[in-house]
Order: sequence, then structure tokens, then C-alpha cells
Amino acid sequence: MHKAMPPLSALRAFEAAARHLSFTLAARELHVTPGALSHQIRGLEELLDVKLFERRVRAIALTTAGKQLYPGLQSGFGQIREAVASLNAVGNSKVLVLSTSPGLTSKWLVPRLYRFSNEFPDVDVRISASVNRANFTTDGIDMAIRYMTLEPAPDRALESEKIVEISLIAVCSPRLLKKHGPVKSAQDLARLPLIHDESLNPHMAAFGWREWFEAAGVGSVDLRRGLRFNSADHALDAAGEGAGILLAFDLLAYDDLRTGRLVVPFRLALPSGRAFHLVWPKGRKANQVAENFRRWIKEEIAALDWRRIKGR
Amino acid sequence: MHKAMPPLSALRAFEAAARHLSFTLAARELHVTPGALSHQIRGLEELLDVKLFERRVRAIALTTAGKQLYPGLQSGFGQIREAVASLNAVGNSKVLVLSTSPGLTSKWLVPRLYRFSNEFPDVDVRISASVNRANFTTDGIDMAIRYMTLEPAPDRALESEKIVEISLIAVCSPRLLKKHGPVKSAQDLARLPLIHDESLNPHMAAFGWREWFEAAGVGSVDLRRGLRFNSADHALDAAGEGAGILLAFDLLAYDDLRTGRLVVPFRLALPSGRAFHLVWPKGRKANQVAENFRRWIKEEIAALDWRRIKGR
DNA sequence: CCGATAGTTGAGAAAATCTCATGCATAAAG
DNA sequence: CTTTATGCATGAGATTTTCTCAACTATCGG
Repeated sequence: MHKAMPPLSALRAFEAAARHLSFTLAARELHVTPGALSHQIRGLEELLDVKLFERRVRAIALTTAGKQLYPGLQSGFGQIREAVASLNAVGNSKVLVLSTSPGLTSKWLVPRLYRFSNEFPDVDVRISASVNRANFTTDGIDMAIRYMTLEPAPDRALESEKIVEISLIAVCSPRLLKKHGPVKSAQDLARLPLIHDESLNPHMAAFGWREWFEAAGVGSVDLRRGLRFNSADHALDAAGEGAGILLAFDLLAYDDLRTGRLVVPFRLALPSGRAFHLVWPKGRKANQVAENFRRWIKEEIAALDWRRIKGR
Repeated sequence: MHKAMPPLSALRAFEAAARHLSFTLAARELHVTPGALSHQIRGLEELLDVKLFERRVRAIALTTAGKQLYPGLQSGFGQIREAVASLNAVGNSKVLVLSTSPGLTSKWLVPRLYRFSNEFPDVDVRISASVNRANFTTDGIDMAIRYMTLEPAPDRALESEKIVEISLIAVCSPRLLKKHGPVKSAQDLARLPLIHDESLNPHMAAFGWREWFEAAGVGSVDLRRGLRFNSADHALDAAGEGAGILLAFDLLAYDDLRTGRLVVPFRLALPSGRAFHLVWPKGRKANQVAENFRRWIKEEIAALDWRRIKGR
């Protein structure tokens, strides 16, 4: 007699672990602890009487049996997820769930979404603002805006399209300049209070004030001083209150620069080598709502007038 | 935000109920009570915020949403089951699981299986003898031998092949005839003790002694008398012990007739209008073991020599 | 050498699932 | 027409499954 079907939760645990080749990442995806996932996998192996993973230190690899089991499960669970997602999509009329960073959300996207809603009043756009990278498999996300290299390596599961390259510019409140006198050189900036936005470059060899001053030809600037924030919108708000000079993403400062709440004390835009990309899953059924959003956001980016801000 | 993925067990409950269009049958397949299944479905509907079934009295029908959700789940769960089954098949080397009735098993199949094992020594044939119709989806069955009409309606999920038509014949021990004198007519039989095998025709408008006597031109036979059994092998054993004349499936009586343990007192073979069919799931990967079994059982059927038994 | 990381494991807690019993509304049988 | 049978619904409590937590092991990286 064939063995009984194993528990579906164990099969799902296996599928996620096989896809990530990591118990830790799979556990995170399934919102359980690695201990729970480890138990599930071991239980599945006992039930099927076969090893599914080779355990190395701090890594796992699929065994032959695991490689044989995985594709059918991946496809099977994928179909189940698609079935549920497409029901939800229909059930919710037109909903677009977009994942992006809090800074981009509050400083650039939200002030513009009313134009998208005016053009598409029946579409419900829902922003999932998070510092963590959204997971398309489990988080119910339709699209994401991600800050990545100019030409990111192709992802087998995702399509992406660059929408705007990012440069770093120094911005401050005009009141700060009034108080401290005009800035004639980058060296002048080095003497003013600095604001550091540490959210710009999490977990990566990062651009910051050091690189900006070097590009401006100013050496030996003491960068230990100054306010530090770990969210871009708070940093920009502090700069707008006159707390100091902030090195910011040009896109995120755009609206404040347009309104005059912020100004560019020294015109040097340092290309970050990265851009915001719109990202969505491959194979996701063609979706008019998502198409409309893509077109709309590209139009919004194209409509930005940088000349009055950066002289270009 | 999209809703969270519902519990897999609830989705499986829905898929089974949608496939059967019955909570009761789905519950039986999943080895739970109908109450459990009802709870699962209702919970799923609340979570998805959509009705999946129209409840009628003693029947259910899929709603539009249910029809939309079902195909992806059916395919998804089907792939998961296939993935597990094919892993088990590999893991178990060559195993063939066959479901059939206890009578056919003990009176005809088991006495012959040694020839199959001799020809295919590495194949492990496992008989699941049950009076209930096996379920290919959940019972781990590779093939079944079922007693069905000569030309059964096509089943969308199953392939079938008729292997032997069945006739009803009267059989008894030669010792019975020695005790009661020779039988010259069917009328003579009507006076002898009868044995009824009530397993021949469960839940169906059935052939039995009444039809047999009518075909023999004998009316008004008192059929209330005689021993009654609800399993064919027990009935055949009782006949072999001289307990009476049994109306039996010719195939099931074959071996006892060949050995002389049973004889045919009056040669009238009444076609039952039904046959044993070999049945297996559509889409199941081509399986050499199953192919071998099909060929083998057809050869065994073809090799039966009915002339010495029925004069044909 | 020390801290970080990934997987393991057992015990107990929490959550999910199930059984059971009762009820309702027909459909079928007598 | 009445009675019985059947399928689904439901709440409460029991049972099972899944999970968390804490401690452990064995590397890897700084």
C-alpha cells in the first residue's frame, strides 16, 4: 500500500525550503520559526522514509529524492496560490497592491496618487510600505518599486523596468542659509551641521557624504558629527525644519524643492549608480490595472522638471 | 492588501467537495466527519469573503466564485499528489497496488498471482480487497478490477478495459447430486436446497435465482428458502461442502469446477449483462508495471478453458 | 578567539482540526 | 399522509497538529 499523503503543511515547508535552499528563509516566508520548519522537514522525511535535504553546515542541498519531489510540489503549490490570488483579484474588483519603501511612499508617491485615482477611479491602490523586500509568493503583492543597480542581474521569477535613476544632492532649508550666510563652495558646506540619512544604503557598500565631498573636491571632512536618521522622510523633514544639510535622493526631495521648503545649497548631483525599478512577477497574467499603473508612473517621472532644481 | 493564503486543509476540503459535489463524499475521501468538512468550507468562505457553494437541500452546487477557484486547486492538488506518489513509486521500486473484491481475490486472482510473480519477480503486487469502490485519489491504488456494465459510461478521470464478461451458472458439490439423485431438468433444481450469494448484486436491480429460473422456463419457484451469504467466497465454500446449489459468477467458480469440487448440475449460463473491467486513472504516467499486469491478466483470462465447464 | 549564523532538538504552549450530538429541511419509502 | 432517511449546519469540547522557545552544535567571518 502506498504511504498516506503527508501533511500539506509539511509539503509546503519542504517546497519553500527547496525553493530558497534555506530553512531560515523558508521559515521567514511562511512566518514561522526555523525550529518549526526544521521539525516539519524532519517529520516529512520520516513519513516518506527518504532524505530530502543534505545538511551541510549553514547550508542545505536537495538530495536526488528532494530534486524529484520538488518540481511537482512547486508547480502544485504555485497553481494553488494563483487560483486563490485570481479569485481575490476578481472578488476585489480592481485592486493593485504595491510594495515600496516608506520614504518613497510618503515623500513622492502618495502626493501623486490622487492623479492616478482620478484617471482610474475604480482602481484601489494599496501601498505596502516596508523596509523589507516584499515577497511576491506570499505577501499578495502585485508590484514593487525597488532601489537596485542600474542594470540588475535578471531574476528568473521577476520582470523589472527601470523608472528613474537616482542622484544624491545636498539639500537644506533656505532659513539655514540665511542664518549661516551664503554657501560659495562645497568647503563651506563642510562647516555646516550635517544630516545623515542612514536608510539610504542599508546593507550595502554605500554612497554617502564621504563620496559626495570627494566628488566635490573636498577632503578630510569630519563626518562623525550631525544628526542621523534611519528613515528618509524623517531626515527630509528635519532638513526642512532647518536642522542641517541633508544628503538626499533627488527624487525624494523633489516636492520640497519645488515648494521652496528645501533648496540646493551647492549644485552637485552625484549619480548613485542605482535606480528605482518597477518589479513584478513573471508569468503573472496580463493585468490591465498593472499596465495602467506602469504607464502612469512613467508619465509622472517623465513630467518631473529638474531644470528648476538641478539646472538640467 | 490581498487576503492571507487560506489554510491548505480548507482548500483541500473545498477541492474535494467541489469534485464530488457532496460534503459527505468529500468527508469520506478525506477520512473526516461531514461536520468537520462543513466547518472547513464555511471557514474558507468567511476568510475569502465569498460563497463557494450554493446549498440546496441535500445537494450543493458551485457558485461562480467556486467554479473559478476549483480548476486551479484541482490541478494544484493533483500535481502535489502525483509528486508524492511518483516519489513513493520510485522509493518502493516496483509496486502495483490493485483493488478488487474479496470474492474475485480469493477465488480467482490469488491462485494465479504466483504466475505473475514468476514472470515479474521484482514486482510487488499488493491486493487491496474491499467491497467498497476504491478511490484512486486518496487510497494509493494503481489499478482496480470492477464489476460494471458491458459498456460503462466513460469516466472523465478513469480509463477502463473489459477483461471478461460474466455469466451466472448453477453450481453444486457432486456429493449433493449423489445424495439427491440426478438432475434432469431445471424444475428438478427448484426442489433442491438453494444458496443465495447476496454479494453478487449489491445496490442494484439484480440478477439472481428468479431470473435464472425464468430463463430456464421454470416459474413459481419459492426463493425465500435456502442459505444466504454476503460474500462470494463463503457462498462458494458452502456449495463445495454440499450445502446446496449456488447461483455463482462463472469466473469465480472456475477453479472449483476444474478440480471437480463443484459441478454444473444444469447447463444454463445466464449472461449477467456485466463484466469485470480493469480500471486505472487517466493521465497516470505510463507505467511498465501496470502495462505488464494488464497484458498478463488478459492472457490469464484468454487461457481459461470453458469447454470442459460449460460445453463451449 | 569571539561573535554571528544556520540548522537541530525536546518540551510545553498555542492553534487548528476534528468529533460528537443536535437540529433543520427536504426527499424517499411505506 | 406519515415516518424514516439523508445531507448540511452548528456549537462545544476533545484531540491532534503545529508552533514557540530555549539550549545546543558546528562552522564562518571579522
